[in-house]
Amino acid sequence: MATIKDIAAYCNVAVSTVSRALNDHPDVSAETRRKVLDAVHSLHYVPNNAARDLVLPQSDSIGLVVRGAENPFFTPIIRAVEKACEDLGYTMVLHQIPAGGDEVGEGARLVQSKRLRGLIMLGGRYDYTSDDVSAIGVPFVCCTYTNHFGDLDAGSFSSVSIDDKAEAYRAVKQLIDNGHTKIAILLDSKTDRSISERRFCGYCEALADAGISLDEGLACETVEFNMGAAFACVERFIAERPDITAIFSVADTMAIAAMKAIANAGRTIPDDISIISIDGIEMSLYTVPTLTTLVQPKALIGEKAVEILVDVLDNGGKTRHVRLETTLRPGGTVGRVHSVDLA
Amino acid sequence: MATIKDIAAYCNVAVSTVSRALNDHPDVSAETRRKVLDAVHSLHYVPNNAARDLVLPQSDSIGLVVRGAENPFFTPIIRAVEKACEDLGYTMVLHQIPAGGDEVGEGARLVQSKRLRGLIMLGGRYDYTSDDVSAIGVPFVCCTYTNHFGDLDAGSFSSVSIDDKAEAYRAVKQLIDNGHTKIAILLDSKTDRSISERRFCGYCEALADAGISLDEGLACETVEFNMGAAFACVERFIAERPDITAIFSVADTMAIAAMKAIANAGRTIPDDISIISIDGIEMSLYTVPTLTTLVQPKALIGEKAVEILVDVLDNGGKTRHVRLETTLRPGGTVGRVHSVDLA
DNA sequence: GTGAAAGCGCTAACAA
DNA sequence: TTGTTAGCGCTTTCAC
Repeated sequence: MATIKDIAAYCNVAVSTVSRALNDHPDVSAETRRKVLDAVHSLHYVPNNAARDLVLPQSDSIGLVVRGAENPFFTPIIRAVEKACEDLGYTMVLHQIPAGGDEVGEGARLVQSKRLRGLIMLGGRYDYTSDDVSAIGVPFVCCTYTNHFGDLDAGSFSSVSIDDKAEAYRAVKQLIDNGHTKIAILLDSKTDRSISERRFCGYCEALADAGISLDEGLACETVEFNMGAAFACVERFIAERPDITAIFSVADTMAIAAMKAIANAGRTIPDDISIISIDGIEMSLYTVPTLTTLVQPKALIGEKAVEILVDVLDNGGKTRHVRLETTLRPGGTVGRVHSVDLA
Repeated sequence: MATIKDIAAYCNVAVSTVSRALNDHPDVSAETRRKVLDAVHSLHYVPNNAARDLVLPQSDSIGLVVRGAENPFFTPIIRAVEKACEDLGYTMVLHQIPAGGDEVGEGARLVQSKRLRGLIMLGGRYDYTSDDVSAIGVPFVCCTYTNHFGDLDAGSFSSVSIDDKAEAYRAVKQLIDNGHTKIAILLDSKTDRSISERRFCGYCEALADAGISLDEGLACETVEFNMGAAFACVERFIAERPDITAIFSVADTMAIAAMKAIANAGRTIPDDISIISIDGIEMSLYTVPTLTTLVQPKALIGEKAVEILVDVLDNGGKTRHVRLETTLRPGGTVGRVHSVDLA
């Protein structure tokens, strides 16, 4: 395995010259640089990261902990983060953990063992305490979530996400504007101190503003945040509550599972039941009918997270909390409510 | 940040003693070991991986290069690989590259820069030459594909995959058994020297065995292996070839896009057009109707890949080529052909 | 059972 | 512009 020593010998220069040539230092003659680069090529030299990390005061690695990586919503964000890291000269270290996992603990471990300079967490909890995050020890960004239910000082971390409550409000408003009043909400749990609770809040407010009184029985709680649970819940739910005319789902994956349950029950979308959700995953373009959803700017979310982190790291920039907006993508799953009985 | 030097000083022992204690060497007194472990705790010492990797002849890392990571088919395999690595005392280093990327080149680079002991490639090409892979330099496993179109010596690498041709045959046979004769195939390219070409082969053989003559115009080639391309192709295709009664898709993702195109065209599944594919991604359970597909044992594929690699690495085991079988999951997308004209 | 010392590959002073 | 050299933190001979 070739090292810079081999390159140096091959070119009859010193290792430091090779190092400089390789790291784009200005004080290297064009000819020397060319010689070195040639040697790199013909000797199949690849830098040893371990050695570089060892000597450098700090690594150039950023950790990305993904909680619940089976959610296809995260895939484009992960790719955007990897690309943004690369563009800014950083290396992304990815770690996937289960949906209910301890992203903070795992993140802290990762930071230490891999000497990470910063951490991005995707899909985490909304209720960190200062104690929780004290172990992390490097700047971090909460990606797709905030600390609404926690007690973190805003200056101690960054976040990039949509405004959960406002966007949920907007989604439900779409249904209301189409005449719906019996609107169910499909979520993990109304009181998960996290994404679902936050969006439930927007749901409630939209109903209240429209003068529709809240019916607690209209919350279809899946407990687990996955398609299987959503399917089973909705299947049961629509049998129990045949009066609903619309569903707001907090995620596309769950909405798609719901659509299946609705179809199985012999009901039609959107004629019998309308459905709207938030996310805009690729698959939601291919449901029949196309899912009406509030599309999150996934690539932008990933890019922003890296941008903020790198700014904090490289320029001592201030932590920031960025709220991005979704784009309503009209599909075919929301229709006007049918007047059931005009007697 | 504490180093073993700090620990050594704190305990009044040499760094070598600390190293031994930390690495469970036998020749350390129980008392010294305890002292060291205590110091580790109170000084919050965490080993520096870079330094360890640098000095050790080999790391305990296995690389996983995923080509086309946006395909949800890979997600469960990636998770299985990560888990299997962890269980066997290895660390997985993941690297995602675009669908058309150079997995061998990237893999080789990864091996060197991260000092990987072995490599698993997911979703690669089927036509490696010995020259291509010579740069890798460590044992590797082709995961979900083989070297059918290449010239690699079977003993020089391992592979875990399904039998593409046989499974494609089986899928098409399902359609034939239901009376279909005008069967289209949805694929990347008939001659991609890779997965599509291999499955196209099984398609042809199934038709031939059933006495159905091959109609080259029945191949719907998407060029790109993604949902958008599949949708556009099928949309065009079914307008041009209204005579087809069934489609065999080489992947679930493309099948789902096809279903959308068919629905848009006002045709019904399976009454007008039947569809079957290979993969069994989670989403295929939630299409309407449920996609009939040959489910690949995704977790097993990932586990096997790691198992073989670690056996080669740790026990000098022989390279192996494992062919796993799919499971037919009957859905609602395959029906008996309708007699169009019995005149 | 323990210590001293060499060296893994690399970068960054410091010299020239 | 280039070379010499010290060390980053760790493991591992080789002595004792």
